[in-house]
Amino acid sequence: MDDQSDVEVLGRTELFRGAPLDLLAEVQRASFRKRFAAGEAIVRQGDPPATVYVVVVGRLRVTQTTLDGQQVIIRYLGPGEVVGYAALVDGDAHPGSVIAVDDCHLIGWSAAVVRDIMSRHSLIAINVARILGGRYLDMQVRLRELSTEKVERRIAHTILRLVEQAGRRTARGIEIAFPLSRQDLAEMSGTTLHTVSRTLSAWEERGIVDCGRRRVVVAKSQLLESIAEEQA
Amino acid sequence: MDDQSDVEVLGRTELFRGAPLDLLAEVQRASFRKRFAAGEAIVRQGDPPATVYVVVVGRLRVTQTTLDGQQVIIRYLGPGEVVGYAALVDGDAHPGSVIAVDDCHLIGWSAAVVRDIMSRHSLIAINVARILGGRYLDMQVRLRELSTEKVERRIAHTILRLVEQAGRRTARGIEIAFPLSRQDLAEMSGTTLHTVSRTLSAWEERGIVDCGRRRVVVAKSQLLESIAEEQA
DNA sequence: CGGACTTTTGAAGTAATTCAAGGGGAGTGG
DNA sequence: CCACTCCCCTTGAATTACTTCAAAAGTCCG
Repeated sequence: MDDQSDVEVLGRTELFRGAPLDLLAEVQRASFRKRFAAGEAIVRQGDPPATVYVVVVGRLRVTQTTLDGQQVIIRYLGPGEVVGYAALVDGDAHPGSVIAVDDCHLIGWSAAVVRDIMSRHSLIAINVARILGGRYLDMQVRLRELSTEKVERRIAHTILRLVEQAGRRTARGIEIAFPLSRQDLAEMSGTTLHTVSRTLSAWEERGIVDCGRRRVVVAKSQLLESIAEEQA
Repeated sequence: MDDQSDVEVLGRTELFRGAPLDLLAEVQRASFRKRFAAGEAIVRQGDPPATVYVVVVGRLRVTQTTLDGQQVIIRYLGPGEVVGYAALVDGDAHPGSVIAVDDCHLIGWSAAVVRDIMSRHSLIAINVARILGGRYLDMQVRLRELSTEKVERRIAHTILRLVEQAGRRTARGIEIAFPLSRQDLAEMSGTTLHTVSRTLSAWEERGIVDCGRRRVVVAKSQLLESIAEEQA
């Protein structure tokens, strides 16, 4: 809750990593805290980008919706990550929506403030470049998967990525640490919830995963990896 | 050929746009020119990124290849655009390969030089952020198309994007100004060359396009747009 | 003119979607 | 505490869009 701990938190975010203490303190003074309940929208697709956030606690889902209402999940965001990148590169509208999956705790700034800091401190601008380079790279990988792989492999890759990002050791295996429906998995893998459901059922029979309502636990990650890599 | 004209060219690239003349001159002094013939590789997937280029003349194709040899086209690059972004954000390997489609003329720097310039001039670092933000955004759109649209629409979108990027007015319509095979279109649209061929044949019958060996001319772009947008 | 790509087109096959219906958990309110 | 309702998930059957297989016809270049 106190300002000092915020400075520490900021120093560990992808946006302010490596910044000297006085800069972190300045950044902290210009910031505000904000909480969002599960299901609340932080950013709405098409809105002008006025605010930038970093995630302190919680998990967010970034989606893009088509004119006819179909959704695609662009990515999930967790602690330390930036929300609302469009404001950092003077985009004129948010390309997607951001929804809280959990109850979330964010730290925010007006876009102008962060842009001013970027132009006065190349380190921060470089951090932004690194962040966006990383996201671009992730998308290249997903695009390649979507273009070349059959659904089962794509679902496997999707789950392995989520495990990497938000896996939590439990007795039964590695659990994805936030609620995740079949529909969500479908929107990440480029398929339908029906196909995801069938695939998970088949895996469950082989003991590879252990699923429930909006819950996925990976019991045999090696087997899942081999599905993700298998040719054909 | 002379240094002065290079400075002007550099000032119009996405990387150095907005830089003051003295910086452009410094950048120019640290640069080297390089030509590549059509088909030559500028960057090979997996190589450590040691050099950054900007395109002066020509067109390049960025691809990613899977272990089993399937290719995906990530994007095309043209005049003013950056080649080898991984070197700008200290990636440890090029995520894709870059091949000259035309005969190309590039200006290059060692990665260390450009990174030094980025850290001394936040403007350049911000330009890099903007570039990568733009590419990230493009990928979001393509990912959404690939996940939600049927092939015909995807091919239409692909061609419209290419027209936007490299369209040239001709008597018969707008021509895509570089050689583009059915296979290339397939690798951009996430389908097979057979499906692309059939689709183009059908469009040719309706007078929408006029294609040849590695050549695509869009005669009725409005009709193509309506195909790209049609629901179903 | 030969030979290597590129493209076309038909036919068969299939992976995944769509359609359809029912079952089960979690939370709410009586 | 039980019943009700809303989601979310499952599973079968029918359909289809697209791929794969196969072969032949163009087209460009040396």
